[in-house]
Amino acid sequence: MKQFTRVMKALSDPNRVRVLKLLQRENLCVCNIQEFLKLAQSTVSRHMKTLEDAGLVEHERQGTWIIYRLTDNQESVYGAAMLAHLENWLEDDKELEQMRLKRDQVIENTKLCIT
Amino acid sequence: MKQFTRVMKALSDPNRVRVLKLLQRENLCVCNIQEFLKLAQSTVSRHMKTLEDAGLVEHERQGTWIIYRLTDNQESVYGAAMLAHLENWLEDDKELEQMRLKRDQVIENTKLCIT
DNA sequence: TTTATATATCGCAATATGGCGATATATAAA
DNA sequence: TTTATATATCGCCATATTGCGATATATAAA
Repeated sequence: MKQFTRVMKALSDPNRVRVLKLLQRENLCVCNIQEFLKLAQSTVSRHMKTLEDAGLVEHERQGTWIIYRLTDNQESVYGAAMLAHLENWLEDDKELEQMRLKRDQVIENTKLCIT
Repeated sequence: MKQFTRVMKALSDPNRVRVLKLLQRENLCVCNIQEFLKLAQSTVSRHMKTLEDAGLVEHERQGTWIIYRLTDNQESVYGAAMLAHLENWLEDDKELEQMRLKRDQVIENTKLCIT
């Protein structure tokens, strides 16, 4: 039960869902996520911890960067199912489209940590 | 997005999940749900509103009782998917088992509003 | 070692959430 | 109409959440 509600709670915040939708396309460092979402760094860091505690993302250090990615081999059936759904869900969301435009701008300026 | 996060938030509380798991077996009035969950009536009523706003349950009046049931024809793809998952998920949960025992007792005493 | 950059953590403020009891409302029965 | 029962809503309190800036920590470069 706790494991299930933890995943649901992680998915109940729009900014965290935006992070997951971003990570569908590419693995990202905190600073880029911060830039796309226009949130304070500390706020993003906390959201990432919530997502990681729910088993939805995992991280890896690359120098000074912490690269986050969607968890591949889920230990949680709930997380796995929800990530699978999110591949299709919200694909035509207007808000997310805006965020992707921002992402494309950053990529043009080659300010992406991981290319 | 809002529709999605509303469903996720509704599912992020253990008591609300318990209600949904109960409703899998039979439609129930508020007073019985209150009895199974051991919560104040006002608390149950608010949880039911949250679930209904998320499109997960719907209600029907039968005399003085309000009978709640899982929504059949979901207008929301998210709600439909989650209710489908919940048919299988948490089936072996210990906490839920306790709640079902309580339910069985009530049924023995024929205190169930809807039989 | 010092400096710079990236990230995590802490403390605070505003708001949301979930519990309750009291009360309002609606229906059915007397 | 009065009474009883079921449910919804309101107000309150304790706690959780989410935002931020400030600060601690970790790595890389100078």
